[in-house]
Amino acid sequence: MAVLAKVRRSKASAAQSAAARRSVSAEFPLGAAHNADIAAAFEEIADLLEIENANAFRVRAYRNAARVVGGLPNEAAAMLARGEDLTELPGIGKDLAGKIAELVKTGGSAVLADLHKHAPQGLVELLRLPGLGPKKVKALHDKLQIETVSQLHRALQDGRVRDLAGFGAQTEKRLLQALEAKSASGGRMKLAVAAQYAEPLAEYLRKSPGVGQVAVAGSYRRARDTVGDIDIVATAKDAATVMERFVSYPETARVLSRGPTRSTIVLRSGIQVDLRVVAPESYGAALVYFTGSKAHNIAIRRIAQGRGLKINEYGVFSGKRRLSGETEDSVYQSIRLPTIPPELREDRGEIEAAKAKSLPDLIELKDLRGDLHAHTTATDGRNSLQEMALAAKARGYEYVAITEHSRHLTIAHGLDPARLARQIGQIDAFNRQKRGIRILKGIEVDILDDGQLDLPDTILSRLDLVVAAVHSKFNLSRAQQTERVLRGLDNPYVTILAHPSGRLIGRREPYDIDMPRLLKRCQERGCFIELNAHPDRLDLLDTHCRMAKELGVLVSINTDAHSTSDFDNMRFGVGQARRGWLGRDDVLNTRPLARLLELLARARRS
DNA sequence: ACGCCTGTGCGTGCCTATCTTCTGATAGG
Repeated sequence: MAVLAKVRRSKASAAQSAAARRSVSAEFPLGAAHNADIAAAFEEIADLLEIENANAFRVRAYRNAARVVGGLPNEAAAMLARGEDLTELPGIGKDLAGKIAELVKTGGSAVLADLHKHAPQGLVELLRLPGLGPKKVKALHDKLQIETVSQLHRALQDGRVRDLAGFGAQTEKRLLQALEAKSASGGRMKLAVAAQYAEPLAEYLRKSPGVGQVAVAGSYRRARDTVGDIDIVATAKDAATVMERFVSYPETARVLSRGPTRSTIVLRSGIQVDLRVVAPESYGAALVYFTGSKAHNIAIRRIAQGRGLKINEYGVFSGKRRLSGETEDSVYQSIRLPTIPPELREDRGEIEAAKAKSLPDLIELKDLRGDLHAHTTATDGRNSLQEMALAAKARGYEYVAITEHSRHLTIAHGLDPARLARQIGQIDAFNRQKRGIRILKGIEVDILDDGQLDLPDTILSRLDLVVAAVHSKFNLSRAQQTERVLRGLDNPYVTILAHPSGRLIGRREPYDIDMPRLLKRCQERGCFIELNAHPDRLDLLDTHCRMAKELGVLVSINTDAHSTSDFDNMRFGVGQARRGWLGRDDVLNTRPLARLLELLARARRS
């Protein structure tokens, strides 16, 4: 909790009087850099410094700062505007705070511009190639004047690279392969896509003779919204058999490396998979190690150091003596910490919370009692009202809200007041049959360009809940977009703000909007915010979940189901909610029906 | 570059496997 605690403290002291003097609006200066922009700039500076062989600690300071700023629950720009002191953040001193201010003010950085004079931007892209680190990139640049990926490609084909000191025929071959693979795949995949590849592969390995445990670890296990590569941990008395089976997986395109305990393959789809095989007594330690995150691993290893112990992927050691390692619990126990759930292992305060015995009791799939966002064949869904309701019941739910699109979304055949009135009648009729599930009457109403809702209050007033959403004009300026949605929230019938950033992972960037301000308005207004569980969206971000929790704004985890099978996406939403530190009480749709109806009614009244 | 402690300096995130090439670079969490 270190980061948040510090932010809160500074808010309470210095910033409070500043905020009182300032008008509440314009929290985020127009054109300012977002946290992600700042983090990217710091990463680039670190990369270039590393190529220039700068002081390693300086490089680390930039990387650290990138991680801290990237994980902030508030925009650094807004914090500055409120007069907060950024040097209170861990790892941010006078210098880096100045550079953040510079990035916020000018959108650029003098240090970065200066570095580009000697080391052009293309070098950073070279660094991303597997097999190329700072030393080799520098050699390519110094000796062959290579600055871009295409120049490297040409040099490789001309055979100029293999003669450099430190390079050889093997390196040449691997780099050429890496360049091909780069155009083929590249980037991170959505969590749900990773699941499609990881689970069958894990199942395949479980059939290996003599294999014990098999688990998918890495960012997949931490439930990140996207996954870079797939990491698998297995136990076996005889690792060689499992390794052999792994590299001969039918979907294997290439074997990148193969050792007695670790191998890496690339699948035909371009996805990289690492397998680590250890003895059964090391399973827990290997799982901790391979689950990460790296920052979390370093943090717990430091704690061990402080106690004169050593943690590696084989166990926790005192000298040569192994104290633990068979289970994850035993590893954490050895350093006197409760087991930290994988979704929290990002070194974003979970270690401090564990020490203070204040880890959150995270929400689980079974805690959910309903889904508050679903569609039927009346608009763009694929199943009928009754099919959707019964499918929800089959998931053990007490209630499901049917929330069709409104008329403005013509492509989805959105409802006008007359058609919505007809559906209200159908739902009432269904509910009278007492089928063991309650359908809530709702709508996913468009927030129009000017902030008005797409349907009149006369019909909205007849519903149990109103989910409001943006489906058009994604490119408004930050100020306009924020204003538009705030105006939408002013309508007294709105109960939930749906997929609040509008992003589609890998396809559409989030629209530019002041999320902290939206959350604050939800708090004042007594309404709720959605965490859309669709694997293409996963929208609310984990950092914003955490902020909602701090503000006491309940989050509704909804699948936005367009078919009965879509209800299964709930697990992805729960994963993201857990990454956002949410417990059962922080989530709206864990409430039993009667309590939920009270909350919905209160949100409308206020 | 941070951060602590001091007094303008100094120490400073963990630990291991694999490959390629020759002692270390890169990658992995």
